[in-house]
Amino acid sequence: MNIGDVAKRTNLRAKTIRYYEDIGLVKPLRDTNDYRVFRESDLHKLTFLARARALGFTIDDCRALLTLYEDETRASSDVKEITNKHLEEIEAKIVDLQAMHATLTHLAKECAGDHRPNCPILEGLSGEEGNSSNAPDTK
Amino acid sequence: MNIGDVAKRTNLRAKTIRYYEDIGLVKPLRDTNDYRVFRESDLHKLTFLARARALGFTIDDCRALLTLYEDETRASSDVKEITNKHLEEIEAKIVDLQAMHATLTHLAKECAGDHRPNCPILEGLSGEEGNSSNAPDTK
DNA sequence: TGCGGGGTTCCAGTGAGGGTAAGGTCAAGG
DNA sequence: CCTTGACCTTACCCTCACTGGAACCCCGCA
Repeated sequence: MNIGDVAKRTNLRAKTIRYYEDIGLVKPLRDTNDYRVFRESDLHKLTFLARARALGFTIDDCRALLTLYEDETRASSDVKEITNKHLEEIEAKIVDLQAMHATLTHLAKECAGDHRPNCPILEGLSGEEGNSSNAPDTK
Repeated sequence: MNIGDVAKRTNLRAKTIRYYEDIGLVKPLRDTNDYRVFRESDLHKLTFLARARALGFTIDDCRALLTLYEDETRASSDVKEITNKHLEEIEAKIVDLQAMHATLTHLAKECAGDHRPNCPILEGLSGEEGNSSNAPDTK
């Protein structure tokens, strides 16, 4: 199978597949005209990679998972460890994003969003506390 | 003020501050010995940038926000628009991450995580449906 | 023979900096 | 006067996971 067909079947782009070959994740054969020739096993690997990437695993994780996938004597604990570490990172990211979201929502709620220049969002970003309308004068 | 002091005060690294100068976000003066000299106004800008970046705004957004910050005749609606767009992106990311989290949690829950090779996580990644223990035989 | 639609390699760029090298500058201490 | 150590400077490549483009080759079909 040529790279275009593989791309369609795996929902990866040809460019991405070439990149995966570059970094050693797949090793397709070559035809006499230098075209890459993908076997069923290559297709399986690429499908695996596409799913793992879609679940947010890094390429390094994918490489490790692929190795485990091909190792009949693997311990499932190794797979689970990678997965749990990844889950923790996902959780940390969600927490970060939720904190940003809360702060920004709060600031945006205070902002009139009209033609006037007064803007609590900018005040918040510049480090001012409270808002200018009801904070005690600093005089 | 020299770059080291600014770094301490803004919690940005010197390297980051130099980068911000490179891309035109701040324009510190230069001393006779070529050292950067930061004014109070530069410090304000960098503080603003640090906060905006911490809230996840892209550098491009930061540039726009900084321009609005310095424009006394700005409309707060412009600030709010940028903020709301950013909020939407944050929400989308959270949704994505939560979906990954749900899938991975489900797979990890099924995985024994012991010395045995059987692994529902790898099966899920390879595209197999259900699990091998209670799915109907494919024979 | 020409054309369209594959394929190939190689080079550069993305975002937002990080790492490191090689060197200039400055204040304090011996 | 000289050295030491902390600070500053520029300049270059590295990150991650690709993406885009240029320039070229190959294959089937009218």
